[in-house]
Amino acid sequence: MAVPRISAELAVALRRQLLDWYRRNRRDLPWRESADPYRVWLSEVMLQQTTVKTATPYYEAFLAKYPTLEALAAADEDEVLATWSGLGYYHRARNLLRAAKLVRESHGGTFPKKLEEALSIHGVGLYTASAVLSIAHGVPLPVVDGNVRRVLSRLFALRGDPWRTDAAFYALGEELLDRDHPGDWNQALMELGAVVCSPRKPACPVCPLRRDCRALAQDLVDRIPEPRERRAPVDVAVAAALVQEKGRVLLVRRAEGKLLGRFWEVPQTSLESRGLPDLVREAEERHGLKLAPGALLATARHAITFRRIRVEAYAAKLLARPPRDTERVRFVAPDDLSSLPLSALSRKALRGLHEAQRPLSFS
DNA sequence: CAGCCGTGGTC
DNA sequence: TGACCAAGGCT
Repeated sequence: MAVPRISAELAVALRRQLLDWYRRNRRDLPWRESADPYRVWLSEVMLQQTTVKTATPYYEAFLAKYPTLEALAAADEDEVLATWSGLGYYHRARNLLRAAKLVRESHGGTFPKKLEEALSIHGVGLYTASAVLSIAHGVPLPVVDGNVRRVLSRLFALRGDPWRTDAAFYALGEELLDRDHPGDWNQALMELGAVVCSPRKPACPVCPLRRDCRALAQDLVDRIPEPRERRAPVDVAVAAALVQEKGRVLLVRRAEGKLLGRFWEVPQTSLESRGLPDLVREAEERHGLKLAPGALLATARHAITFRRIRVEAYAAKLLARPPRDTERVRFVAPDDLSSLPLSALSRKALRGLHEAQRPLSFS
């Protein structure tokens, strides 16, 4: 791979142009109000594979509940997961809690300032470590995320296999990094990718780097970066049972596992099921519930990684008392749903209880 | 290292 | 409307 040759003059010009642009156009995002390492860290974890728009209200709520690392370190995992519910990638929340405890015990309560130590923290990889260290501590480390890959690959018209690896981009990022303002530089690069050099229909006419952009000069902007291979989506049918008792609804707890481990959910078939035909048997096998499904109350669409799920929510009755294990089976009042780790799929299914009288379909 | 993890915004 | 995608990390 030929790392593009970047003259010192070009590097200086790029830094000045982008930083000037950033200082005039940066969005007022809540995690930019403070350089508190804990807040920066939280924001970086929340923003992993998550848009600013989606993450923002969760960041506010999480910070209100756990304003300091000490507060988080003392928290209960289910509570943390409940606060994270709906945001997805829940290993992030688990790792964050574990990491907070570790930092409190072994790092004096502050996110470590050495890259090697930062990388030893659960859920902190090269991107997150470099982002926190550069933004909160001014450590001169470049970051490479989806935005940076897109911006740099367009700026230097980078195509082909070598540029499928992050290592190549980190090497390039090292050359370009503004070592006097690494935090601003890194955020500027990402901000540009988010609001100007976007995946589709980038705003090249207003881009501060347009004069030096090779993809623009070669009319390659819409072909760079090359789209990456994706796993083919799989269609899945899930049937869910809505069982009510005195205004409360029956929930069950999922087993340990990578997917929504130990999350609460409406009794529902597995992602390997055929839907309704498997509902009674699976509810019995997985939860010891004797269900009698009734009317279809609602349908919903949901997606989990590569699975496209069609959810059918049925009113259901219990033919026998459920197991008396409140750690696995509970009736929950509507007001208490927000205090539990509950998947978005179940939240969608539960909407069927309130919207059943009207159109049966929503997404 | 390729596969996996969740979800909602976007056009 | 559904396909694409998002400030990745872990195994």
